[in-house]
Amino acid sequence: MARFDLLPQAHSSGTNQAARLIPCAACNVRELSICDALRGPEIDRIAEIVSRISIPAGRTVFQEGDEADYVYNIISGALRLFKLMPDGRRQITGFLFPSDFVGIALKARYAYSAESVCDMIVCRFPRHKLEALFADFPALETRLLETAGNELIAAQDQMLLLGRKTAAERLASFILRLLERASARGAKTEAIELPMTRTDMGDYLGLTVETVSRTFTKLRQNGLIATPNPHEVEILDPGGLERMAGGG
Amino acid sequence: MARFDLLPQAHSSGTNQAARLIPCAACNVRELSICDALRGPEIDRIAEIVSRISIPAGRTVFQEGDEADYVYNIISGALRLFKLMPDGRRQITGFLFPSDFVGIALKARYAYSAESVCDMIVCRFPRHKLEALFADFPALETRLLETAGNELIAAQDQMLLLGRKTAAERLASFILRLLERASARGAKTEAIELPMTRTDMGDYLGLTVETVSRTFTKLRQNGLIATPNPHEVEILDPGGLERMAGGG
DNA sequence: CGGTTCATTGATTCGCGTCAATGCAGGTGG
DNA sequence: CCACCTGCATTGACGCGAATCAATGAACCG
Repeated sequence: MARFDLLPQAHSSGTNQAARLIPCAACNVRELSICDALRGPEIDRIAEIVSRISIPAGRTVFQEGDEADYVYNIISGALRLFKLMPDGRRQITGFLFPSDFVGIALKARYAYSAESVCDMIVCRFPRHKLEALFADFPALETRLLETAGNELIAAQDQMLLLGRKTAAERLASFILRLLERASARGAKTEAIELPMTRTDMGDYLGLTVETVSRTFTKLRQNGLIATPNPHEVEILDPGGLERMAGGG
Repeated sequence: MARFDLLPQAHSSGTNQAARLIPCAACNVRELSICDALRGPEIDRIAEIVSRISIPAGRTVFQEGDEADYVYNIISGALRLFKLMPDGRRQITGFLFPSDFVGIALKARYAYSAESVCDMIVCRFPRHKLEALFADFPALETRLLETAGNELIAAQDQMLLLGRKTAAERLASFILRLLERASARGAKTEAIELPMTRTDMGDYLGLTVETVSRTFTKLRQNGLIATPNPHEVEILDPGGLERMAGGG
């Protein structure tokens, strides 16, 4: 299992230059991210400790049990967080998209692994340096607590999904949730992008690839969605999809 | 669905007197709870805003969607948090025991309902007054963030359980988790108490009552546990139980 | 162009859910 | 004290939804 490495030096210094050229002040996800807790010149204190890093698709960013030296903010692309059982069963605990923050659980070690779903750009913060900013900027900690609360609520929704929903309800809920998040980020919402594979979706929804695939077919046959290609869904009938998602 | 009401006035004022007679300084779960973030005289600031309340078994403490005016600390007894689907399917998202804090997700409305599993005593804080203490005692907010992180990690473990584990693995994991928590609270660990019903366990583990009952029988037959009565488990073979829980 | 990964579909299996019956403990009222 | 009820736990018989096993085809790629 290849660990995540910085890009080759030439490329890496390229992205570091990019970071200087496009500082936090011009960040396209700032007002959605935790950095929004900082105002005006305060943002420079964040800028001092951050590295903007490109990560190609399919890379391990960190693994469960690693020293949690860094936390991340997603700028573009998507990340999957997951836990593995010794026999290889995998549960994806979340997909992260631009403006999402990785590492709320500020423990000594990561409680899950993280891999890039596609090419992506992240902001990386040394954890202890970010924590050191809490003293000067309590709003940052408040913001993090707020984010943690949102994550907990999402986690509870996911427990309901995994514990009590049928395959069709799970997939419908998943699509609607992605739709919400896409619209919160200001992305287009007629069609939404699914950067992850069917296997990823299955491991997120507690299903197998085959069941995910069959359920896509079912939703398509019911006229709720269209899938022009495997990584794109069009929402044809939002109301019907809501009904299919089962409420709760 | 009867809402939680304070106890009848006579009784209620009795418990308020009790709160004054047994102030926070003598609280038996303080060093385990969020209140541990406050030292010496600071604890009085908490004591000013807290009410200690008795709640009989089976009461609704709050419901999903209610205004989240209060947060709680469990002193004794047990609480179940859950979400309902319109057709009545229920997912219990957590059981809370002494020293646990309810309401980390400090949103305007509760994201889940809460009912007492058995008779219990809680400390109740007006949410906005607790938040007001953050400014004077940033350690309190840090402590809450830490607690939220722990909850998030627990939530991810539960997702793995619900998404990928078999019935036997779920029940074994559940028993071991209760054992850990009991020992963290300093409770006895040869036998652990199960204040909730089989139905509650099923709704927590994503199973039916019948499957929970059959799985208890199976663990008993394998010599891993004994159940002198339905609300008590003895751990006969912790190693075997760990193996049965499937790692991860 | 063979090799790999991914998505889809079909046939079959199986773990858990559903339905049903029994027994026990606790509470209530006659 | 006993008859009755209710809630909970357990067990058995059966069915179903999703997993497993297997095959095919498309896209991509060194």
